[in-house]
Amino acid sequence: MSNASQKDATRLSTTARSLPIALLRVREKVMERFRPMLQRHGVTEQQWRVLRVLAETPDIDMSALAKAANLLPPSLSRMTRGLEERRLIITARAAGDGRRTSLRLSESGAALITKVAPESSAISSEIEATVGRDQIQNLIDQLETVLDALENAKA
Amino acid sequence: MSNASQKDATRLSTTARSLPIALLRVREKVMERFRPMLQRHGVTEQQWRVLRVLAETPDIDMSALAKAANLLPPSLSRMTRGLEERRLIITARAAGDGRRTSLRLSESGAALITKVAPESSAISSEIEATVGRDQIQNLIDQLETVLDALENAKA
DNA sequence: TGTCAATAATTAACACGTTAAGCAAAACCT
DNA sequence: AGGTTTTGCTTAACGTGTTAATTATTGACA
Repeated sequence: MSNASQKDATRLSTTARSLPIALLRVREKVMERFRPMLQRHGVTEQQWRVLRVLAETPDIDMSALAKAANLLPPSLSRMTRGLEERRLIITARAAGDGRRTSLRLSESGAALITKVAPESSAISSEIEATVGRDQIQNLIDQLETVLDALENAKA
Repeated sequence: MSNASQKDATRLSTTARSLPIALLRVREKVMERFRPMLQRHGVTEQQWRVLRVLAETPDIDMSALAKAANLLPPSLSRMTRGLEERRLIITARAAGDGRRTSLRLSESGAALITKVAPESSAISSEIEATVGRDQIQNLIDQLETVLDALENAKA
């Protein structure tokens, strides 16, 4: 009965709507725990995703970065302008292809990662402790299964 | 091996990050299927959520509506201005409390619901057929479990 | 009853989400 | 090589997400 108080606002006919809403709510509750920390460090959730990808994959181009960080190219274009002005990243035309932009972390960008990453991990651990490690692994597994099913559906 | 091609972009250290990202990706894949239909009818995903809540709960106020539709009050404030200009909803000061705004569907708002709801259901059914009804129910159950765990954590 | 605190909603400011359109470099082709 | 198509990225326009500040009304209570 832990969720009895939610039921009033939650009851909306079809399962159609339930899955998107359920995903939205859980995501929000999870991100709620990360946001204050990211804000203290002056980065948004999306900027943090981009920086993390760059930490693991230097000299990636815009398209691949957008895909890896789950952002649309226009959002990434706007964002990288700001990140470069703040000297957190460095951009350059790609070697063999004049259309591509190659991105990497600056030293201060890398320093930011070093500062924030442990705090991020700590929050994740808290969440695992709260929800249960198995619950979460299980949920992630199912999410991946559903994702695969949706991606391989066109056939 | 259905997701082998994703692995490159997906491998980013901790599970910390995995849950938010997994939720984001699934939600995006799901919404991808609804968006073109909603766009044909001239409403955004969020507007559709609001209209649906109003269809089920007339004379609800802003705060309760925001909660039920999972929007923040400022987003809802902006949105209702537009929806009222388009004559899809009607707003009025609440009876006993001059601070509250009471909202309800107009007749054309209700007509829109009648037109769109079946198409929405059809898409949901397609998704169920693609992914498997049990998979989806199972996933929703787990999402609710995790949500409860996160909500009852403060104690 | 008049002041003060709490609540409901809005506005403001900035960043991202989404679609469509535009531009420059590359690949394709014959 | 010259013309076309494709690709990578950007810009534009509009709507939403998020936090902080503001306004109006209500509630508390000395």
